[in-house]
Amino acid sequence: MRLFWERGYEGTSVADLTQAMGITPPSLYAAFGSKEELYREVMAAYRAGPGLFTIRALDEEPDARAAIRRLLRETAIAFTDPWQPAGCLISTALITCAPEHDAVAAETARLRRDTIAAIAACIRRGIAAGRWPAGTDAGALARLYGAVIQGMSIQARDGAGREELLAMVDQVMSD
Amino acid sequence: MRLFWERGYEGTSVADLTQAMGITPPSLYAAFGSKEELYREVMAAYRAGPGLFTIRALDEEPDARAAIRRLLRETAIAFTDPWQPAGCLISTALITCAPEHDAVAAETARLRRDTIAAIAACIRRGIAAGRWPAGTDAGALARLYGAVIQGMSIQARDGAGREELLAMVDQVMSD
DNA sequence: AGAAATATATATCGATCGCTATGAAAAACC
DNA sequence: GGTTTTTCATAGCGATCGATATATATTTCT
Repeated sequence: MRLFWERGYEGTSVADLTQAMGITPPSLYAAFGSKEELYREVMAAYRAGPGLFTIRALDEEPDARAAIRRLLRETAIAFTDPWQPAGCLISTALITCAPEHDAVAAETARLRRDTIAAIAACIRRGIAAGRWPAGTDAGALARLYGAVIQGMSIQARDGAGREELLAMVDQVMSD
Repeated sequence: MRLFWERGYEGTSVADLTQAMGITPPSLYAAFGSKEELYREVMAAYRAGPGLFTIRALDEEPDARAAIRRLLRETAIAFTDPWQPAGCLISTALITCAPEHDAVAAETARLRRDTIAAIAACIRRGIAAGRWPAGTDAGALARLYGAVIQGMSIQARDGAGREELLAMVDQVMSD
């Protein structure tokens, strides 16, 4: 996971993976089938581990508006965690790639769309509770918050610090 | 340019490039030196061509707030232009890569930071003109608009349409 | 203990990677 | 017109890509 996170799918070779795991290629293929299948398992493990805070923020917070604020703030903190690679394994993965990786790229894109859909559902909940004005475009607002998360992933990788990302979140949550 | 734009740096091979150009590898290397140097020239050509609207929006518009609005709206339109690859050649390029490409990745990251710095300069101009409240955090606001651009590049590649991106822009420019 | 099953390493597969040495064809110059 | 220079394609460089066939240990079970 660390290697794919740090170097991306195309930037990580099977030799890198086997060396980091301390195993040989036949063991990797016996356990995971292929590099692509391993990557899919890594994405699932990321969602269940380092990326779990996303779903938790949206689901656990009773107030929808507080859920969005918590989501964005925890994202800023997670993406600049010095104990992890910068940014997000999924948000900024496989955006452009060779045609032979289109299938796994489509899967990654689907996970990004799912996250935006989950944000939209949270916002619709908030609209129903009067936390946003009736008539608010939940889909468009969800896309905006999704873009902030994706932008934070890029900027964290480009060297932005935690306080800078948190200040950005304050700007979009100021209203 | 089209190939790098569509498939990214690591996803485009020299064989892809020579075939698309209708030349042979020695000609490419005589003209550009290496794949990496060609990529740098492509980034410069992109900034002077398809990406020129960015600088123009920030420089030509007298009112700073109108400049930002124009920048984001034209970005949404450009990133969903059916005559071009979706998204931005630079915004979402080389965010993760193999260590041997760190140098060109750093150059790409620098261009992204430069764009955010240009947005910040525009906002500071707007603050001085009273278009934003005094005490506005220009850097943080510029990061936010930069994140919206980067997020639009990702979402455009993930299949988002022009109207969806424009609706997102309306959300962030609503205040 | 001995046999069957599992697991791991060695060595490599064909294909492709970025890149270039060599030689032939075309253009420019005297 | 003949010579020099430039241009470009054929062919292939060593290295690495993702993925395996074969063979050797190591368990597991009776």
